[in-house]
Amino acid sequence: MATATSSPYLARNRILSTGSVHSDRGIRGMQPGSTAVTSVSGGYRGDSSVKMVQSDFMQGAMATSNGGHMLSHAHQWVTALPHAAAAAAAAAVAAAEAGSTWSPGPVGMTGSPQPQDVKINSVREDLHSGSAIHHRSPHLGSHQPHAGAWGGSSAVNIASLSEEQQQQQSLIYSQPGGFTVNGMLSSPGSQSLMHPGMVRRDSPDLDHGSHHHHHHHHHQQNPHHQQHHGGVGHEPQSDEDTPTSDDLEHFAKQFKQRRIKLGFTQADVGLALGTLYGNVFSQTTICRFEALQLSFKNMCKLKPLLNKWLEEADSTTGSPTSIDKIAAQGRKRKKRTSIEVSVKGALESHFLKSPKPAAQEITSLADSLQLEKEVVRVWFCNRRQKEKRMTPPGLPHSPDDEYSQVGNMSAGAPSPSMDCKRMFNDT
DNA sequence: ATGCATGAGGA
DNA sequence: CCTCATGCATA
Repeated sequence: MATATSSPYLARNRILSTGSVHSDRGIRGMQPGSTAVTSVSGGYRGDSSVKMVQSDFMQGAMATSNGGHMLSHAHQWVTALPHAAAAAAAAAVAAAEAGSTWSPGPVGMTGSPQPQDVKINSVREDLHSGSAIHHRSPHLGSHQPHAGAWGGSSAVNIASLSEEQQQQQSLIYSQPGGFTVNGMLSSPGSQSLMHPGMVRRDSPDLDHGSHHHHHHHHHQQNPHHQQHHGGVGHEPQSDEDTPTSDDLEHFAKQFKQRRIKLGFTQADVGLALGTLYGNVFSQTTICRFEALQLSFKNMCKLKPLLNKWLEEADSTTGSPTSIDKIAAQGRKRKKRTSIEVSVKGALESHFLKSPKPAAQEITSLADSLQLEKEVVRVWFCNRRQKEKRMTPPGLPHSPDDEYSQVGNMSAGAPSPSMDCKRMFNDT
């Protein structure tokens, strides 16, 4: 077989790239080697079933020296349901629209409710299920320098971090008007909600104030516009100006606690934000927000939204407002490639040497590691991104891990070993 | 909670 | 091609 590697990226991603697509290798579609496997997805939530699960059983043996690259024709794309979120999305959107909806800003939607890329009411059922939700408007702003990473407190930071920002999103979510329903609660299987009685907003105190959060090996970078008020030690800004990293950290903590107390999952919040303000977010994002694993700018953008939700949520002491669940993702997505640990190590090493390898460098690296070039490229992108997050790689999840490395790490190993401690569990 | 991925937007 | 915001799929 070895059918000419049906390179997935040719679809649209690579059409204008170097002409040397994957054809030069022929058998490059998926490497049977033990370097990486692309696990077959289990399918979707529960309503889809149109996935193309092929019998991927390679990588079992024939690690090397086999030559027999079998069934490499297996497309690594899971074709998901074409369209199904139509009604659901429409409902959610309709709600937002009815409530007040964010004003599209620049465009003068004088009757035609179809701003730039938002998909109000007229569901674009072709695809772009989730990505179409956010509406970013070009131009604008032009501040936010954000020089590099947030906390260079740890080791892995040897490169030149003098990037610049680009991209600016205008947070034009308008006020919720009179839409006071918090869309969430009582999801068929979600939390059985046990309203903790009432958590009045009169007691915003949770754990700070008495002892304040742990130390912080902090990272206070944001060199620009770190405008702080006249120095009077009173509570930080409401949500008008740019918060400091401390504010964000604090807020994130409180947010998480409140959320949990109220009995909501991260996913619930994400959905609620969509219903309330028109911006849906996934559990991932909420999680990352709470863990401060987003860029400073991104944190700032989300804070006001989450803050509003919080107010809404705890003021609604008992108002079962169920909503429809927006689900369904219809998108052909590449199956997640699992990179082997050893290979990850190799990638890490290279990253330390050159965080931004050139195209060719990537190519050769990919070749030696037996990975697709695209995979390697993306790996580096993600790696760089990770480097820029707020929470430094070795945040003290537990009070006893700062000196757990008794071995030798003179080799300069970054030891990104960070195990996650699940203090809470929501789902 | 995270790893790999998609895409918009900017050079 | 990169950065950045986000998220599906997973461990």
